[in-house]
Amino acid sequence: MSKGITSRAEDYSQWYNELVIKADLAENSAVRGCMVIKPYGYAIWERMQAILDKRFKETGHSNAYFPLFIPKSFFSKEAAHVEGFATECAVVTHYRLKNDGTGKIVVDEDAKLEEELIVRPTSETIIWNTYRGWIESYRDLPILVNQWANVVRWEMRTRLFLRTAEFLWQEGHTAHATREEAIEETERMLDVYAEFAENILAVPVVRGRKTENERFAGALDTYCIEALMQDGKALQAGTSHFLGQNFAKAFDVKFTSKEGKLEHVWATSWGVSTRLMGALIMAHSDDQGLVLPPKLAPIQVVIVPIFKTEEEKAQIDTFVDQLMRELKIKDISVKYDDRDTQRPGFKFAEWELKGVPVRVAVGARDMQNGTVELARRDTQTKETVAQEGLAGNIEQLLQAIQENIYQKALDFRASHFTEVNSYDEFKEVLEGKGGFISCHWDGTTETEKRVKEETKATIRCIPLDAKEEEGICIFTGKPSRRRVLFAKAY
RNA sequence: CGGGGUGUAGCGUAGCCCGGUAUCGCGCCACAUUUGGGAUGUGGAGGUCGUAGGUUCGAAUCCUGCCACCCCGACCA
Repeated sequence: MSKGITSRAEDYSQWYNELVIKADLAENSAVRGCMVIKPYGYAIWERMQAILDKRFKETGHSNAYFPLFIPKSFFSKEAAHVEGFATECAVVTHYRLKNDGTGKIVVDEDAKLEEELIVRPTSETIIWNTYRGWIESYRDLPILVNQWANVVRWEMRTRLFLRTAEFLWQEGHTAHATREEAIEETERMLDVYAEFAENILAVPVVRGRKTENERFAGALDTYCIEALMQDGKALQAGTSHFLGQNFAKAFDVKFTSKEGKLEHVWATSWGVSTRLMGALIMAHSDDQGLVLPPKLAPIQVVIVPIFKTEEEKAQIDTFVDQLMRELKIKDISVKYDDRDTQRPGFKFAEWELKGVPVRVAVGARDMQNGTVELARRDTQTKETVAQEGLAGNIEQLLQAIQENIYQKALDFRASHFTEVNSYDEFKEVLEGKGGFISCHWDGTTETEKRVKEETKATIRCIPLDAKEEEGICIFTGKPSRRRVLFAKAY
Protein backbone atom coordinates (compact mmCIF):
# COMPACT_ATOMS: atom_id res chain seq x y z
CA MET A 1 0.00 0.00 0.00
CA SER A 2 1.38 3.36 -0.97
CA LYS A 3 2.28 6.16 1.34
CA GLY A 4 2.71 9.72 0.29
CA ILE A 5 -0.91 9.95 -0.60
CA THR A 6 -2.02 13.45 -1.23
CA SER A 7 -5.16 15.30 -1.98
CA ARG A 8 -3.55 17.31 -4.73
CA ALA A 9 -4.93 16.15 -8.01
CA GLU A 10 -1.58 16.20 -9.72
CA ASP A 11 -0.49 13.29 -7.60
CA TYR A 12 -3.69 11.36 -7.58
CA SER A 13 -2.40 8.14 -9.08
CA GLN A 14 -1.14 6.64 -5.85
CA TRP A 15 -4.46 6.39 -4.17
CA TYR A 16 -6.63 6.33 -7.24
CA ASN A 17 -5.08 2.92 -7.65
CA GLU A 18 -7.40 1.65 -4.94
CA LEU A 19 -10.35 2.51 -7.12
CA VAL A 20 -9.26 2.65 -10.70
CA ILE A 21 -6.27 1.88 -12.88
CA LYS A 22 -5.40 2.62 -16.40
CA ALA A 23 -6.40 -0.24 -18.63
CA ASP A 24 -3.50 -2.45 -19.52
CA LEU A 25 -4.22 -3.00 -23.17
CA ALA A 26 -1.94 -4.57 -25.73
CA GLU A 27 1.26 -2.66 -26.25
CA ASN A 28 0.58 -1.60 -29.79
CA SER A 29 -3.05 -0.86 -29.23
CA ALA A 30 -4.12 2.57 -30.31
CA VAL A 31 -6.54 2.74 -27.45
CA ARG A 32 -5.32 5.22 -24.88
CA GLY A 33 -6.68 6.25 -21.58
CA CYS A 34 -9.21 3.56 -20.92
CA MET A 35 -9.76 2.68 -17.30
CA VAL A 36 -10.40 -0.39 -15.24
CA ILE A 37 -12.67 0.48 -12.36
CA LYS A 38 -11.84 -1.89 -9.52
CA PRO A 39 -14.61 -3.45 -7.43
CA TYR A 40 -14.39 -0.95 -4.60
CA GLY A 41 -14.39 2.00 -6.98
CA TYR A 42 -17.28 0.51 -8.88
CA ALA A 43 -19.23 0.03 -5.66
CA ILE A 44 -19.09 3.80 -5.19
CA TRP A 45 -20.31 4.37 -8.74
CA GLU A 46 -23.13 1.91 -8.09
CA ARG A 47 -24.17 3.95 -5.08
CA MET A 48 -24.24 7.07 -7.23
CA GLN A 49 -26.26 5.23 -9.85
CA ALA A 50 -28.76 3.93 -7.33
CA ILE A 51 -29.37 7.31 -5.74
CA LEU A 52 -29.55 9.24 -9.01
CA ASP A 53 -31.73 6.62 -10.64
CA LYS A 54 -34.21 6.95 -7.80
CA ARG A 55 -34.30 10.74 -8.29
CA PHE A 56 -34.88 10.31 -12.02
CA LYS A 57 -37.78 7.96 -11.40
CA GLU A 58 -39.21 10.36 -8.83
CA THR A 59 -39.16 13.10 -11.43
CA GLY A 60 -41.08 10.95 -13.88
CA HIS A 61 -38.32 9.47 -16.02
CA SER A 62 -37.91 5.93 -17.30
CA ASN A 63 -34.80 4.08 -18.33
CA ALA A 64 -34.23 2.80 -21.84
CA TYR A 65 -31.30 1.66 -23.91
CA PHE A 66 -30.15 2.70 -27.36
CA PRO A 67 -27.44 1.29 -29.65
CA LEU A 68 -23.74 1.79 -29.13
CA PHE A 69 -23.23 2.32 -32.87
CA ILE A 70 -24.45 5.38 -34.67
CA PRO A 71 -24.46 5.61 -38.47
CA LYS A 72 -22.17 8.39 -39.61
CA SER A 73 -24.95 10.11 -41.54
CA PHE A 74 -26.88 10.74 -38.31
CA PHE A 75 -24.13 12.99 -37.13
CA SER A 76 -24.06 15.19 -40.16
CA LYS A 77 -27.71 16.08 -39.66
CA GLU A 78 -27.07 18.62 -36.92
CA ALA A 79 -24.30 20.99 -37.95
CA ALA A 80 -23.10 22.27 -34.59
CA HIS A 81 -23.29 18.81 -33.11
CA VAL A 82 -21.11 17.15 -35.74
CA GLU A 83 -18.63 19.97 -35.52
CA GLY A 84 -18.38 19.57 -31.78
CA PHE A 85 -17.70 15.86 -31.81
CA ALA A 86 -16.07 15.18 -35.18
CA THR A 87 -12.52 15.38 -33.86
CA GLU A 88 -12.97 12.76 -31.17
CA CYS A 89 -14.90 9.87 -32.66
CA ALA A 90 -13.98 6.20 -32.83
CA VAL A 91 -15.19 4.85 -36.15
CA VAL A 92 -16.06 1.27 -37.09
CA THR A 93 -15.21 0.58 -40.72
CA HIS A 94 -15.17 -3.22 -41.04
CA TYR A 95 -17.16 -6.13 -39.69
CA ARG A 96 -14.95 -9.18 -40.22
CA LEU A 97 -11.45 -10.55 -39.71
CA LYS A 98 -9.69 -13.23 -41.70
CA ASN A 99 -6.62 -15.42 -41.64
CA ASP A 100 -4.16 -13.96 -44.13
CA GLY A 101 -2.79 -17.41 -45.00
CA THR A 102 0.29 -17.17 -42.78
CA GLY A 103 -1.67 -17.57 -39.58
CA LYS A 104 -1.93 -13.86 -38.91
CA ILE A 105 -5.35 -12.42 -38.27
CA VAL A 106 -6.04 -9.33 -40.34
CA VAL A 107 -8.99 -7.13 -41.16
CA ASP A 108 -10.91 -8.50 -44.11
CA GLU A 109 -10.87 -5.64 -46.58
CA ASP A 110 -13.81 -7.22 -48.40
CA ALA A 111 -15.88 -6.67 -45.28
CA LYS A 112 -15.91 -2.90 -45.48
CA LEU A 113 -19.07 -1.25 -44.20
CA GLU A 114 -21.15 0.69 -46.70
CA GLU A 115 -21.55 3.37 -44.08
CA GLU A 116 -19.17 3.73 -41.19
CA LEU A 117 -20.50 3.45 -37.66
CA ILE A 118 -19.54 5.88 -34.95
CA VAL A 119 -19.10 4.58 -31.44
CA ARG A 120 -21.41 6.95 -29.57
CA PRO A 121 -19.74 9.93 -27.96
CA THR A 122 -23.27 10.88 -26.83
CA SER A 123 -26.63 9.62 -28.03
CA GLU A 124 -28.69 12.63 -29.14
CA THR A 125 -28.64 11.66 -32.79
CA ILE A 126 -29.62 8.02 -32.52
CA ILE A 127 -32.22 8.82 -29.90
CA TRP A 128 -33.81 11.61 -31.92
CA ASN A 129 -33.83 9.38 -34.94
CA THR A 130 -35.80 6.93 -32.82
CA TYR A 131 -38.10 9.56 -31.31
CA ARG A 132 -39.32 10.47 -34.80
CA GLY A 133 -41.16 7.17 -34.83
CA TRP A 134 -42.53 7.60 -31.32
CA ILE A 135 -44.01 11.04 -31.61
CA GLU A 136 -47.06 12.02 -33.64
CA SER A 137 -49.40 13.87 -31.34
CA TYR A 138 -49.16 16.14 -28.31
CA ARG A 139 -50.60 13.12 -26.51
CA ASP A 140 -47.26 11.33 -27.02
CA LEU A 141 -45.46 14.07 -25.12
CA PRO A 142 -43.52 14.52 -23.01
CA ILE A 143 -41.05 11.69 -23.47
CA LEU A 144 -38.85 11.46 -20.40
CA VAL A 145 -36.16 8.88 -20.95
CA ASN A 146 -32.81 8.22 -19.36
CA GLN A 147 -30.05 5.86 -20.45
CA TRP A 148 -27.22 4.40 -18.37
CA ALA A 149 -24.43 3.66 -20.79
CA ASN A 150 -20.82 3.90 -21.77
CA VAL A 151 -19.60 6.41 -24.34
CA VAL A 152 -16.33 6.90 -26.19
CA ARG A 153 -14.55 10.18 -26.85
CA TRP A 154 -11.15 9.95 -28.42
CA GLU A 155 -9.42 12.61 -26.38
CA MET A 156 -5.89 13.61 -27.11
CA ARG A 157 -5.00 13.55 -23.47
CA THR A 158 -6.72 11.55 -20.83
CA ARG A 159 -6.87 11.49 -17.09
CA LEU A 160 -8.35 8.77 -14.93
CA PHE A 161 -11.97 9.51 -14.02
CA LEU A 162 -11.81 13.07 -15.32
CA ARG A 163 -11.27 12.43 -18.98
CA THR A 164 -10.96 8.83 -20.11
CA ALA A 165 -11.47 7.60 -23.66
CA GLU A 166 -14.37 5.47 -22.54
CA PHE A 167 -16.50 6.45 -19.60
CA LEU A 168 -19.74 5.51 -17.89
CA TRP A 169 -22.56 7.97 -17.55
CA GLN A 170 -26.24 8.55 -17.70
CA GLU A 171 -27.82 10.68 -20.36
CA GLY A 172 -31.37 11.90 -20.14
CA HIS A 173 -33.15 12.80 -23.37
CA THR A 174 -36.53 14.41 -23.19
CA ALA A 175 -39.03 15.67 -25.72
CA HIS A 176 -41.63 18.33 -24.98
CA ALA A 177 -44.50 20.13 -26.64
CA THR A 178 -43.43 23.61 -25.64
CA ARG A 179 -40.33 25.66 -25.18
CA GLU A 180 -41.31 26.56 -21.61
CA GLU A 181 -41.78 22.95 -20.64
CA ALA A 182 -38.38 21.99 -22.03
CA ILE A 183 -36.64 24.83 -20.21
CA GLU A 184 -38.41 23.82 -17.05
CA GLU A 185 -37.13 20.27 -17.49
CA THR A 186 -33.60 21.51 -18.13
CA GLU A 187 -33.66 23.49 -14.92
CA ARG A 188 -35.33 20.72 -12.94
CA MET A 189 -32.61 18.24 -13.82
CA LEU A 190 -29.90 20.73 -13.02
CA ASP A 191 -31.46 20.99 -9.59
CA VAL A 192 -31.48 17.22 -9.25
CA TYR A 193 -27.75 17.21 -9.97
CA ALA A 194 -26.99 20.10 -7.66
CA GLU A 195 -28.99 18.58 -4.86
CA PHE A 196 -27.22 15.25 -5.37
CA ALA A 197 -23.78 16.85 -5.40
CA GLU A 198 -24.41 18.85 -2.26
CA ASN A 199 -26.53 16.49 -0.16
CA ILE A 200 -25.05 13.16 -1.13
CA LEU A 201 -21.53 13.84 -2.36
CA ALA A 202 -21.16 16.73 0.10
CA VAL A 203 -19.61 18.79 -2.70
CA PRO A 204 -20.92 22.35 -2.89
CA VAL A 205 -21.59 23.47 -6.45
CA VAL A 206 -22.32 26.67 -8.30
CA ARG A 207 -25.36 26.46 -10.56
CA GLY A 208 -24.94 28.42 -13.70
CA ARG A 209 -25.13 28.67 -17.44
CA LYS A 210 -22.32 28.25 -19.91
CA THR A 211 -21.25 31.00 -22.23
CA GLU A 212 -21.86 30.51 -25.92
CA ASN A 213 -18.27 29.43 -26.32
CA GLU A 214 -18.50 26.65 -23.73
CA ARG A 215 -21.96 25.50 -24.70
CA PHE A 216 -22.74 21.90 -25.66
CA ALA A 217 -22.54 21.22 -29.38
CA GLY A 218 -26.11 21.57 -30.60
CA ALA A 219 -27.62 23.22 -27.53
CA LEU A 220 -29.26 26.61 -27.26
CA ASP A 221 -28.41 26.84 -23.61
CA THR A 222 -26.20 24.74 -21.37
CA TYR A 223 -26.72 24.74 -17.61
CA CYS A 224 -24.03 23.31 -15.40
CA ILE A 225 -22.89 22.67 -11.88
CA GLU A 226 -19.33 23.67 -11.13
CA ALA A 227 -17.40 22.28 -8.19
CA LEU A 228 -14.12 23.41 -6.69
CA MET A 229 -11.32 20.95 -6.04
CA GLN A 230 -8.83 21.20 -3.20
CA ASP A 231 -6.09 22.39 -5.51
CA GLY A 232 -8.13 25.45 -6.49
CA LYS A 233 -9.17 24.18 -9.89
CA ALA A 234 -12.79 23.98 -10.98
CA LEU A 235 -14.51 20.88 -12.27
CA GLN A 236 -17.68 20.73 -14.31
CA ALA A 237 -19.64 18.08 -12.47
CA GLY A 238 -22.83 17.88 -14.49
CA THR A 239 -24.65 19.52 -17.36
CA SER A 240 -28.23 20.00 -18.46
CA HIS A 241 -28.93 21.26 -21.96
CA PHE A 242 -31.85 23.07 -23.48
CA LEU A 243 -31.62 21.89 -27.08
CA GLY A 244 -34.47 23.96 -28.46
CA GLN A 245 -35.82 22.47 -31.68
CA ASN A 246 -32.41 21.80 -33.20
CA PHE A 247 -32.56 18.03 -33.05
CA ALA A 248 -36.26 17.87 -33.82
CA LYS A 249 -35.56 19.85 -36.99
CA ALA A 250 -32.49 17.81 -37.88
CA PHE A 251 -34.37 14.54 -37.45
CA ASP A 252 -37.75 15.79 -38.54
CA VAL A 253 -39.57 15.09 -35.33
CA LYS A 254 -42.97 16.81 -35.44
CA PHE A 255 -46.22 16.48 -33.57
CA THR A 256 -49.75 17.66 -34.06
CA SER A 257 -50.68 20.12 -31.35
CA LYS A 258 -54.02 20.48 -29.61
CA GLU A 259 -54.78 23.20 -32.11
CA GLY A 260 -54.15 20.78 -34.95
CA LYS A 261 -50.93 22.48 -36.06
CA LEU A 262 -47.80 20.53 -37.03
CA GLU A 263 -44.90 21.64 -34.82
CA HIS A 264 -41.35 20.61 -34.04
CA VAL A 265 -40.69 19.06 -30.66
CA TRP A 266 -38.63 20.81 -27.96
CA ALA A 267 -35.73 18.89 -26.45
CA THR A 268 -33.42 18.62 -23.48
CA SER A 269 -30.53 16.38 -22.59
CA TRP A 270 -28.60 16.09 -19.37
CA GLY A 271 -25.87 13.92 -17.99
CA VAL A 272 -23.38 13.12 -15.31
CA SER A 273 -20.53 10.67 -15.60
CA THR A 274 -17.88 8.74 -13.73
CA ARG A 275 -16.23 12.13 -13.58
CA LEU A 276 -18.26 12.59 -10.42
CA MET A 277 -15.94 10.00 -8.89
CA GLY A 278 -13.05 12.31 -9.65
CA ALA A 279 -14.93 15.24 -8.15
CA LEU A 280 -15.67 13.29 -5.01
CA ILE A 281 -12.10 12.20 -4.60
CA MET A 282 -10.47 15.53 -5.28
CA ALA A 283 -12.93 17.46 -3.17
CA HIS A 284 -12.59 15.48 0.06
CA SER A 285 -9.59 13.24 0.20
CA ASP A 286 -6.59 13.80 2.40
CA ASP A 287 -3.13 12.32 2.79
CA GLN A 288 -4.57 9.17 4.34
CA GLY A 289 -6.67 8.45 1.29
CA LEU A 290 -10.29 8.71 0.33
CA VAL A 291 -12.88 10.41 2.52
CA LEU A 292 -16.39 9.26 1.68
CA PRO A 293 -19.51 11.07 2.80
CA PRO A 294 -21.63 8.56 4.75
CA LYS A 295 -24.64 8.91 2.47
CA LEU A 296 -22.57 7.66 -0.42
CA ALA A 297 -20.18 5.21 1.25
CA PRO A 298 -20.81 1.60 0.15
CA ILE A 299 -19.54 0.59 3.59
CA GLN A 300 -20.47 3.08 6.30
CA VAL A 301 -19.08 1.26 9.29
CA VAL A 302 -16.22 -1.20 9.55
CA ILE A 303 -15.69 -3.30 12.64
CA VAL A 304 -12.20 -4.54 13.45
CA PRO A 305 -11.82 -7.17 16.17
CA ILE A 306 -8.65 -7.33 18.20
CA PHE A 307 -7.92 -10.65 19.80
CA LYS A 308 -5.23 -13.09 20.79
CA THR A 309 -7.12 -16.28 21.44
CA GLU A 310 -10.05 -18.09 19.92
CA GLU A 311 -12.02 -17.58 23.13
CA GLU A 312 -11.59 -13.84 22.89
CA LYS A 313 -12.59 -13.90 19.23
CA ALA A 314 -15.72 -15.90 20.02
CA GLN A 315 -16.72 -13.40 22.69
CA ILE A 316 -16.19 -10.47 20.32
CA ASP A 317 -18.11 -12.27 17.57
CA THR A 318 -21.15 -12.52 19.78
CA PHE A 319 -21.08 -8.82 20.52
CA VAL A 320 -20.47 -7.89 16.88
CA ASP A 321 -23.33 -10.10 15.69
CA GLN A 322 -25.72 -8.17 17.86
CA LEU A 323 -24.29 -4.77 16.86
CA MET A 324 -24.50 -5.60 13.17
CA ARG A 325 -28.12 -6.62 13.55
CA GLU A 326 -28.93 -3.31 15.20
CA LEU A 327 -27.08 -1.34 12.56
CA LYS A 328 -28.76 -3.15 9.72
CA ILE A 329 -32.17 -2.37 11.22
CA LYS A 330 -31.15 1.28 10.99
CA ASP A 331 -30.19 0.69 7.36
CA ILE A 332 -26.51 1.29 8.05
CA SER A 333 -24.15 -0.77 5.93
CA VAL A 334 -21.51 -2.49 7.96
CA LYS A 335 -18.49 -4.68 7.31
CA TYR A 336 -16.97 -6.99 9.89
CA ASP A 337 -13.31 -7.33 9.00
CA ASP A 338 -12.30 -10.42 10.90
CA ARG A 339 -9.60 -11.54 8.51
CA ASP A 340 -6.91 -13.37 10.41
CA THR A 341 -4.35 -12.70 7.69
CA GLN A 342 -3.85 -9.03 8.55
CA ARG A 343 -3.09 -7.24 11.77
CA PRO A 344 -5.35 -4.54 13.20
CA GLY A 345 -3.03 -1.64 12.36
CA PHE A 346 -2.94 -2.74 8.76
CA LYS A 347 -6.72 -2.93 8.62
CA PHE A 348 -7.10 0.52 10.15
CA ALA A 349 -4.88 2.01 7.49
CA GLU A 350 -6.55 0.11 4.70
CA TRP A 351 -10.09 1.16 5.59
CA GLU A 352 -8.95 4.73 6.01
CA LEU A 353 -7.49 4.59 2.55
CA LYS A 354 -10.87 3.42 1.31
CA GLY A 355 -12.63 6.22 3.10
CA VAL A 356 -14.99 4.27 5.36
CA PRO A 357 -16.57 6.97 7.55
CA VAL A 358 -16.71 5.14 10.88
CA ARG A 359 -14.56 2.44 12.39
CA VAL A 360 -15.33 0.39 15.45
CA ALA A 361 -12.44 -1.43 17.08
CA VAL A 362 -13.27 -3.92 19.76
CA GLY A 363 -10.89 -6.10 21.75
CA ALA A 364 -10.72 -8.18 24.91
CA ARG A 365 -10.08 -5.09 26.99
CA ASP A 366 -13.26 -3.48 25.63
CA MET A 367 -15.26 -6.59 26.26
CA GLN A 368 -14.24 -6.41 29.92
CA ASN A 369 -15.04 -2.70 30.17
CA GLY A 370 -18.19 -2.77 28.07
CA THR A 371 -16.69 -0.27 25.60
CA VAL A 372 -15.48 0.03 22.02
CA GLU A 373 -13.11 2.39 20.26
CA LEU A 374 -15.04 4.57 17.83
CA ALA A 375 -13.03 6.38 15.14
CA ARG A 376 -14.20 8.82 12.49
CA ARG A 377 -12.50 9.15 9.15
CA ASP A 378 -13.16 12.82 8.45
CA THR A 379 -11.43 14.24 11.51
CA GLN A 380 -9.13 11.29 12.19
CA THR A 381 -10.17 11.29 15.81
CA LYS A 382 -11.22 8.41 18.03
CA GLU A 383 -12.76 7.93 21.40
CA THR A 384 -13.72 5.11 23.73
CA VAL A 385 -17.46 4.82 24.08
CA ALA A 386 -19.92 2.51 25.81
CA GLN A 387 -21.27 -0.54 24.03
CA GLU A 388 -24.63 0.45 25.45
CA GLY A 389 -26.54 2.44 22.84
CA LEU A 390 -23.73 2.15 20.32
CA ALA A 391 -25.91 1.70 17.23
CA GLY A 392 -27.78 4.93 17.96
CA ASN A 393 -24.52 6.66 18.66
CA ILE A 394 -23.12 5.57 15.31
CA GLU A 395 -26.23 6.70 13.49
CA GLN A 396 -25.80 10.20 14.85
CA LEU A 397 -22.11 10.18 14.17
CA LEU A 398 -22.69 9.33 10.50
CA GLN A 399 -24.98 12.33 10.20
CA ALA A 400 -22.44 14.57 11.87
CA ILE A 401 -19.73 13.36 9.52
CA GLN A 402 -21.89 14.02 6.46
CA GLU A 403 -22.48 17.58 7.63
CA ASN A 404 -18.89 18.16 8.61
CA ILE A 405 -17.51 17.03 5.26
CA TYR A 406 -19.90 19.33 3.43
CA GLN A 407 -19.17 22.25 5.72
CA LYS A 408 -15.44 21.77 5.27
CA ALA A 409 -15.78 21.83 1.49
CA LEU A 410 -18.10 24.83 1.70
CA ASP A 411 -15.62 26.74 3.87
CA PHE A 412 -12.86 25.92 1.45
CA ARG A 413 -14.87 27.23 -1.44
CA ALA A 414 -15.81 30.38 0.46
CA SER A 415 -12.15 31.08 1.05
CA HIS A 416 -11.38 30.46 -2.63
CA PHE A 417 -14.07 32.67 -4.07
CA THR A 418 -12.74 36.10 -4.92
CA GLU A 419 -14.38 39.15 -6.45
CA VAL A 420 -11.93 41.15 -8.54
CA ASN A 421 -12.31 44.38 -10.47
CA SER A 422 -9.13 44.57 -12.50
CA TYR A 423 -7.17 42.31 -14.78
CA ASP A 424 -4.05 42.62 -12.63
CA GLU A 425 -5.97 41.53 -9.60
CA PHE A 426 -7.47 38.73 -11.65
CA LYS A 427 -4.08 37.37 -12.66
CA GLU A 428 -2.71 37.73 -9.16
CA VAL A 429 -5.50 35.67 -7.61
CA LEU A 430 -5.36 33.13 -10.40
CA GLU A 431 -1.66 32.52 -9.92
CA GLY A 432 -1.95 32.68 -6.15
CA LYS A 433 -4.66 30.80 -4.33
CA GLY A 434 -6.73 30.03 -7.43
CA GLY A 435 -10.37 29.09 -7.04
CA PHE A 436 -13.37 30.88 -8.46
CA ILE A 437 -12.91 34.44 -9.54
CA SER A 438 -15.99 36.57 -9.89
CA CYS A 439 -15.63 39.53 -12.23
CA HIS A 440 -17.21 41.52 -15.00
CA TRP A 441 -16.92 40.39 -18.60
CA ASP A 442 -18.05 42.16 -21.73
CA GLY A 443 -20.00 39.16 -22.99
CA THR A 444 -17.95 38.47 -26.09
CA THR A 445 -16.38 35.18 -27.09
CA GLU A 446 -13.40 37.15 -28.32
CA THR A 447 -12.56 38.42 -24.83
CA GLU A 448 -13.20 35.02 -23.31
CA LYS A 449 -10.73 33.42 -25.69
CA ARG A 450 -8.09 36.09 -25.17
CA VAL A 451 -8.26 35.67 -21.41
CA LYS A 452 -7.98 31.92 -21.80
CA GLU A 453 -4.94 32.26 -24.03
CA GLU A 454 -3.22 34.59 -21.64
CA THR A 455 -4.11 32.98 -18.33
CA LYS A 456 -5.56 29.49 -19.03
CA ALA A 457 -8.62 30.52 -17.05
CA THR A 458 -12.05 29.91 -18.59
CA ILE A 459 -15.49 31.15 -17.77
CA ARG A 460 -16.92 28.32 -15.76
CA CYS A 461 -20.39 29.74 -15.77
CA ILE A 462 -22.70 32.68 -15.42
CA PRO A 463 -24.15 31.87 -12.00
CA LEU A 464 -27.92 31.56 -11.91
CA ASP A 465 -28.01 33.76 -8.84
CA ALA A 466 -25.84 36.49 -10.37
CA LYS A 467 -27.46 39.78 -9.59
CA GLU A 468 -27.84 42.66 -12.00
CA GLU A 469 -24.97 45.02 -11.42
CA GLU A 470 -23.37 47.74 -13.52
CA GLY A 471 -19.68 47.14 -14.09
CA ILE A 472 -16.92 47.15 -16.64
CA CYS A 473 -15.16 44.20 -18.21
CA ILE A 474 -11.79 43.64 -16.51
CA PHE A 475 -10.19 42.92 -19.86
CA THR A 476 -11.68 45.43 -22.30
CA GLY A 477 -13.30 47.97 -20.00
CA LYS A 478 -16.55 47.66 -21.88
CA PRO A 479 -19.79 47.75 -19.91
CA SER A 480 -21.12 44.61 -18.24
CA ARG A 481 -24.39 43.84 -16.52
CA ARG A 482 -23.37 40.99 -14.25
CA ARG A 483 -20.41 39.09 -12.91
CA VAL A 484 -19.31 35.73 -14.24
CA LEU A 485 -17.12 33.04 -12.69
CA PHE A 486 -13.67 32.39 -14.04
CA ALA A 487 -11.34 29.60 -12.93
CA LYS A 488 -8.70 27.26 -14.13
CA ALA A 489 -10.50 24.03 -14.80
CA TYR A 490 -9.99 20.34 -15.40
C1' C B 1 1.11 16.79 -34.06
C1' G B 2 5.01 20.52 -31.55
C1' G B 3 8.49 20.99 -26.88
C1' G B 4 10.78 18.23 -22.85
C1' G B 5 11.72 13.59 -20.26
C1' U B 6 11.81 8.29 -19.08
C1' G B 7 12.09 2.85 -20.15
C1' U B 8 16.22 -2.20 -15.21
C1' A B 9 11.56 -8.22 -10.99
C1' G B 10 4.41 -7.17 -9.55
C1' C B 11 5.56 -1.75 -7.85
C1' G B 12 9.35 2.03 -6.84
C1' U B 13 14.56 2.42 -7.88
C1' A B 14 20.59 2.26 -7.93
C1' G B 15 24.07 1.24 -11.55
C1' C B 16 25.08 4.31 -17.26
C1' C B 17 29.35 9.75 -17.39
C1' C B 18 34.31 6.01 -16.66
C1' G B 19 32.01 -1.42 -20.44
C1' G B 20 33.54 -7.00 -16.86
C1' U B 21 26.68 -10.32 -16.67
C1' A B 22 22.47 -6.21 -12.01
C1' U B 23 21.71 -2.79 -6.30
C1' C B 24 18.31 -1.51 -2.66
C1' G B 25 13.27 -0.89 -0.70
C1' C B 26 8.12 -2.42 -0.92
C1' G B 27 5.32 -6.58 -2.20
C1' C B 28 5.18 -12.21 -2.63
C1' C B 29 6.20 -17.55 -0.37
C1' A B 30 7.81 -20.68 4.18
C1' C B 31 8.79 -21.02 9.39
C1' A B 32 9.02 -18.76 14.20
C1' U B 33 7.82 -14.93 17.48
C1' U B 34 3.83 -11.40 17.24
C1' U B 35 -1.49 -8.91 17.10
C1' G B 36 -5.02 -1.83 20.91
C1' G B 37 -2.03 2.11 14.50
C1' G B 38 0.62 -0.05 8.31
C1' A B 39 5.03 -6.19 12.95
C1' U B 40 10.05 -8.50 13.55
C1' G B 41 13.67 -12.20 12.54
C1' U B 42 15.59 -16.09 9.45
C1' G B 43 15.32 -18.45 4.87
C1' G B 44 13.38 -18.40 -0.23
C1' A B 45 11.19 -17.38 -5.18
C1' G B 46 11.11 -13.74 -8.87
C1' G B 47 15.20 -10.33 -14.37
C1' U B 48 14.45 -11.12 -22.67
C1' C B 49 18.03 -4.39 -18.24
C1' G B 50 11.72 -1.54 -23.89
C1' U B 51 13.23 -3.42 -28.86
C1' A B 52 16.36 -4.34 -33.35
C1' G B 53 21.03 -3.73 -35.01
C1' G B 54 26.23 -1.87 -34.49
C1' U B 55 31.18 -1.20 -31.86
C1' U B 56 33.94 -4.63 -28.53
C1' C B 57 37.21 -10.45 -26.19
C1' G B 58 32.98 -8.66 -23.32
C1' A B 59 27.22 -4.00 -23.48
C1' A B 60 22.11 -2.29 -18.64
C1' U B 61 26.41 0.96 -19.62
C1' C B 62 29.00 3.50 -25.89
C1' C B 63 26.58 4.42 -31.14
C1' U B 64 22.19 4.14 -34.62
C1' G B 65 17.16 3.00 -35.81
C1' C B 66 12.44 1.74 -33.97
C1' C B 67 8.65 1.19 -30.12
C1' A B 68 6.21 2.49 -25.72
C1' C B 69 5.07 5.55 -21.69
C1' C B 70 5.02 10.29 -18.78
C1' C B 71 4.81 15.76 -18.45
C1' C B 72 3.66 20.58 -21.01
C1' G B 73 0.58 22.63 -25.34
C1' A B 74 -3.70 22.24 -29.04
C1' C B 75 -8.94 19.06 -27.76
C1' C B 76 -12.44 18.02 -23.78
C1' A B 77 -17.59 15.85 -19.42
